[in-house]
Amino acid sequence: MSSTATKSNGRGRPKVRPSVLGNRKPSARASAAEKEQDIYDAIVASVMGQRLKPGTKLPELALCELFGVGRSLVQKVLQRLAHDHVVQLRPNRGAIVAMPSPEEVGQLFEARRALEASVLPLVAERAARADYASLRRQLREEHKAMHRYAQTQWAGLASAFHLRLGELSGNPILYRYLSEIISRCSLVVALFQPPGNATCEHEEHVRVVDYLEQGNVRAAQREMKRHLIDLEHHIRLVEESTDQSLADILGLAAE
Amino acid sequence: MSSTATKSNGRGRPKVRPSVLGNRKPSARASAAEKEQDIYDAIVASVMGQRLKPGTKLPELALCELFGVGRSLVQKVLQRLAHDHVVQLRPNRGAIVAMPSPEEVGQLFEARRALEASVLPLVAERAARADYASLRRQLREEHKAMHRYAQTQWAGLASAFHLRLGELSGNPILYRYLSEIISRCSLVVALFQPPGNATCEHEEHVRVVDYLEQGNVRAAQREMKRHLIDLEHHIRLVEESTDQSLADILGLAAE
DNA sequence: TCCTTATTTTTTGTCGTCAATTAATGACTT
DNA sequence: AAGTCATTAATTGACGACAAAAAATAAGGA
Repeated sequence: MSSTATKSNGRGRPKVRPSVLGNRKPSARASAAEKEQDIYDAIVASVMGQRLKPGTKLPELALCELFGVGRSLVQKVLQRLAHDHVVQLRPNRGAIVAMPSPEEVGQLFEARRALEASVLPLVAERAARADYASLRRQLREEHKAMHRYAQTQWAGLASAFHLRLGELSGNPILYRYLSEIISRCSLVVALFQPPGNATCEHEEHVRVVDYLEQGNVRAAQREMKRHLIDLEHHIRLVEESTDQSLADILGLAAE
Repeated sequence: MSSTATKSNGRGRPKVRPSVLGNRKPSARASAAEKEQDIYDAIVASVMGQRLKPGTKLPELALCELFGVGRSLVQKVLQRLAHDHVVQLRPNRGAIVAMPSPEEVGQLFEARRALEASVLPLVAERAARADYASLRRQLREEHKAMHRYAQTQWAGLASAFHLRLGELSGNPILYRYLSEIISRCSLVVALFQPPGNATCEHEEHVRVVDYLEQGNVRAAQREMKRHLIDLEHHIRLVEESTDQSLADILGLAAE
């Protein structure tokens, strides 16, 4: 018999109360809506920062204690996360961090190519000189930042250009769809991204703006499409090169 | 003093317990998930059938009694309806049936044109002979049904063609976005549709399929775009011709 | 030794209850 | 008489509680 276990009959599921997830103080008191957003942001940030790996379970009670809120708020957040494909929600089995299959990744990038191409004509139709100037300014900032920051924080900056294009389309609906897709792509990139490699997308971005400003929409679409295909290929390479981590992932999922 | 009101001091908000909404028996016992879907479908059907007019309030308690479920289920349904833009959810003020502004309608149709155009190349790339045959069969059915049924039930059939195209694209993500947009468009059509007018879209649909099967994607896109612009114009005309109903709508919203 | 089974804990799904905000009227004031 | 204020109902927001399903292990059998 072990020394510490006092007569534990040992039948049934073992109690795992230690709650390995670090205990975070409930921070400053905030309104419920803000708390909800905080929880959402915290989970998204953890997934993006690879501290929550795909397949990890997210029990409601743990999140409740961790953030000091009731289950209704946690459920609402999980619902939203599921809608944004950050987590997967299985009936009666709870939420786990999403792990998109290679097939889904393909569909994701295909949809992204289609959407971004559809957005460009609207941009060309509506953007003014000042908008192009602001785009180019943003591209310069992005280029400078790329060398300065770690790519973890830089991940968001890379998408900013694409998001800005969606914004310039002047159509909020297409913009929201594009935001959703870009977020999911960023998540995929984050999942397969070994630290310290990031493609420089600067030149391709500049070319897209050039074509747009010249009024050559067709060329801009071609350039954008090629750029996105490049990005996908890059992900695929990384994905293949790290298939031993796939075992890790499965191991962790089984945990 | 009135005869029935026994000493009602009459101060404060009057009690309006009669619950004017007809009481529906809780029907057959179903699993919770099915009940949720039932509630969702019932509300969508009521909105589509113009029995729930824009601006109508949807109190949670009323829905609870009406369907015999707790508030959590109703809240989940309202959340979903809000996400699908069937209802509008205002903080602390409950849900009302959505009433899209003319501007939103414009953005909606613009987004739809963009999406449907993006889908066509994928369809042309992937559809096989059998798919085109099935499309044409569906078009014939649609044409026959158009003369037989009332347009209320026919509203769903009209969208079926477009949905099928989205399905044939082979991309579930684009298909879901297209479904969302088409649903919202159908809702707009339902809102502004006086009984007994429906455009015959048959010929235009056939032309799109013709072009697609010939491999002339560009022409198919042009045809589709024109078809959708026609549809939007038709809505606009109806909308203008019924602006006295706008007063009705506002009156009802103030109720 | 491996597979099946029984039991216990965990975890989710749903409901009812309480506090807080909003809406709607009558009463009061100018 | 019209506008403002106070009082009351209605309604949402959030929490905790109970029941049901799933998960995880030890015990028992082939």
